[in-house]
Amino acid sequence: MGLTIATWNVNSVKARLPVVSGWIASARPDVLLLQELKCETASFPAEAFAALGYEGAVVGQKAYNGVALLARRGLAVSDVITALPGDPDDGQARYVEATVAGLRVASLYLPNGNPVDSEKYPYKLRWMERLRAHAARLLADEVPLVLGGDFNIIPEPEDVYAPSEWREDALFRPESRRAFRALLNLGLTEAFRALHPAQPRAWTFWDYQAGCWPRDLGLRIDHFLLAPRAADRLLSCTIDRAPRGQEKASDHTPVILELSH
DNA sequence: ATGGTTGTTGGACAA
Repeated sequence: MGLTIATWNVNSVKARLPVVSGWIASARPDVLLLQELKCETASFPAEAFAALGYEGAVVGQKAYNGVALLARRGLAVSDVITALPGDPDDGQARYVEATVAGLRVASLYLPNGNPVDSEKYPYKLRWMERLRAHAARLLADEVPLVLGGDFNIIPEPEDVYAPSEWREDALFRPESRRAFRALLNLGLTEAFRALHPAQPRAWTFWDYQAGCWPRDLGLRIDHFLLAPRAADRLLSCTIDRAPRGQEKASDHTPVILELSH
C-alpha cells in the first residue's frame, strides 16, 4: 500500500459534510484535495475534519469556489501558497498548493468557462496559461509535483458520453483541450489515462439534471497530473463511483491516486 | 426543442 491522494469536488462542503465524512472514514486517504467548498475560509468546518484526523490548508470565499488540501495528522502540510501565481488581481479561491510527504501537491478548481461568449471563457484560458507557466517553473527544478482537482476539461472524446453535443462547450472546445495538452506537453502524466488507456465510461461527474446519473451520462473532468518524479512512483489511479449514488451526493465523485513510498 | 437539479442565498447566478 502506497501513499494515497484523493481529489473530490464536493459542491458545498457544508451540505456534503455527512457524505464526505463517511467516505473519509472508510477510504482514509493520506492526502485529501477538495474543491467547490462554497464557504468562506473562516466558516470551513475544520473541527469535523480534525475529528477525522485531517488538517491542512483552506482557501475559501463566500458562496462560490473554495479549495482545500488536507492531510492525515502526522503528515505535515508546509510552505502553503493560496493562489495561482500570475495575476495579483484574481481574487477567486481556486488554488492551494503545499509540500506534503515530500511532494509538492496542488488542489485546483479550474474555471468552468461557460458561457463561451462571456468574459468567463477568456478567464479560463488565461488561468490555464498561468497554470502552465507555474508548472513549467516547478518542473524546471525537478519538483515532484502532483496537480489534482476539477480541471473542467474533457481531454478526449472518450471522456464524454456524447462528444458531438459538447463540441462548443467550454469544457471540450478545441482551445480548451489544446491548453490542456500544452500542460501535458510540459512532461506531465495524466495518471488515470496512463494506467487505463482504453477504459470507457470512466466518468467523474454526472449532472444533477435530466437523470444523468441513473442513465450513466457523465464526463471525466477530475484529474491528476504528475511530474516525472511523481509519475515514476505511480501505482494506481481509480474512480470511486459509490459516493455519487448516495443521498445528498455531490455531482462529482472522488478520484484516488496511489504512489509508491 | 425544452426542461430537467442543486447550492448559496434570499432573486439570480453558477454549474
